[in-house]
Amino acid sequence: MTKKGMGRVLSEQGHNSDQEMLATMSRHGWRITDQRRTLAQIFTSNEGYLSPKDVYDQMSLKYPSVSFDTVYRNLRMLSEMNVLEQFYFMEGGLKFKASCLDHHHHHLICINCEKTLTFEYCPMEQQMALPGNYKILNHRFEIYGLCEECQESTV
Amino acid sequence: MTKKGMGRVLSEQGHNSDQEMLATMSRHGWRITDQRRTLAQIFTSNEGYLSPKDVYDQMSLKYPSVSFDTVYRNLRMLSEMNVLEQFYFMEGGLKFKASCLDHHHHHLICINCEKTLTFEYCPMEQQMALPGNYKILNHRFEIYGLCEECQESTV
DNA sequence: GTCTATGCAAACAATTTGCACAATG
DNA sequence: CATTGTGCAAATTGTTTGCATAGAC
Repeated sequence: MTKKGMGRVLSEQGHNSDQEMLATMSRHGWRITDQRRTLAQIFTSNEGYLSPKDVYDQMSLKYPSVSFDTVYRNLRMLSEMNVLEQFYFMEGGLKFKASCLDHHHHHLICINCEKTLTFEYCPMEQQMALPGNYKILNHRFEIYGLCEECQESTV
Repeated sequence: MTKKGMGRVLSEQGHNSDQEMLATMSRHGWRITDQRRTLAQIFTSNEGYLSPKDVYDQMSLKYPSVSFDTVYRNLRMLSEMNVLEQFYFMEGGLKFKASCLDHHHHHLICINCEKTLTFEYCPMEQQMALPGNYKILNHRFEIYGLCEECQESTV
């Protein structure tokens, strides 16, 4: 029933596989088109964040006549059903990556190639004195750095 | 000379006062115009984030013929010299607030009115096991919630 | 066959740029 | 008075919408 099926194994970091993505689309009543199949592959085979333009470029390789609005439409749709997560880079604008649905965690992001690793530590588990009487709803914790490859190549 | 005279005191949370903002502009070689004076006041008298439109609206009150591009130019300029800090809200787009230059801290942000409180706890002080061999450069930790007033008014 | 997805063109929003005039230092 | 700031209009970029046709179920 659920996407977990019987003996299903999550890909290494708990990302959706492209099959899972397609299943999710289907479950939400969206049709599985060739473009969407390709879109799913693009995101499952990519560890980092992709801009709409990046996605468009990759799509164009297989579908030379693909249009920007289709890319935008699908990116928005996939974000709405939590298959993708959005992130706004101050320098690079809005980007997308496959979201990790199975557990709470935070990200270590390479500011050069944008490859993203997850880690389990969450600061909200600490007892910390917060000012004011806010009703806490959400939080965001990200660490930025240079991954091993980018450290070497940036010398 | 400065508005606080000799025994100058930083405003409660270490924000720049508008005088300090103007001094910074001056120090960077920018001229002090009436609009910029007003702009400084707008940001020092506001705890939350302001969109370019918000700023434009407030500026229009005093300078009915102010133009959007001047607002943008000045916002960009002030961000570049670290007088303002930018923040991209997923829902509301790019916004600005007076930056706190004197010490490291993080923010508790009301998602309704965007009033922002600072707190001292920093998760990077913890020993945490991070994956990969990233060279850590930066981090971001924000907590979102509803401030007391907004909890009441949102019932 | 019905209904959704796509591509095209056009609309729209946010931000930036070029230029002549106004204002600051 | 020399130079920077401003307002106006237009350009640019990123994203969304309307509509006819192609494609999925």
